Amino acid sequence: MLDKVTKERRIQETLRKIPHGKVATYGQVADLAGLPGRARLVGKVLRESPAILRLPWQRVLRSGGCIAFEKGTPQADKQKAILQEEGIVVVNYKVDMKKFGWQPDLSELLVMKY
DNA sequence: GTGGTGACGCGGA
DNA sequence: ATCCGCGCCACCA
Repeated sequence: MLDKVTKERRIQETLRKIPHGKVATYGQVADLAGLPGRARLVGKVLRESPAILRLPWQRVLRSGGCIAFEKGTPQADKQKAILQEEGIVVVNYKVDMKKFGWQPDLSELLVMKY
């Protein structure tokens, strides 16, 4: 079984690969990190990782493309603002995953050989 | 050990 | 749309 630190590392590594101008979902990150069904863990890691790591937390959305934070909260508005600065269209705290959803290609995934 | 709580996800009513 | 239950699992009371 993977230890806590390894799971955390895999998730952080996956997060780093989300390209500018694209977004991913918690579940997608978990899957790519080799941790299917562990979307909640992604949120936990994102919440606890030190800012110094510069993880693209703003590019992670719930399935369906909506911002995880409650509408109107400073965190949700901040995330919306950053995403828009990155060229992503955010309508009512939601993003069109068909247009902005990250779809990693084989080469990107192969580099992640754990 | 039991139960509640999450930056979650999905299906059903 | 909204509410609920369940799966998931680390943490804490």
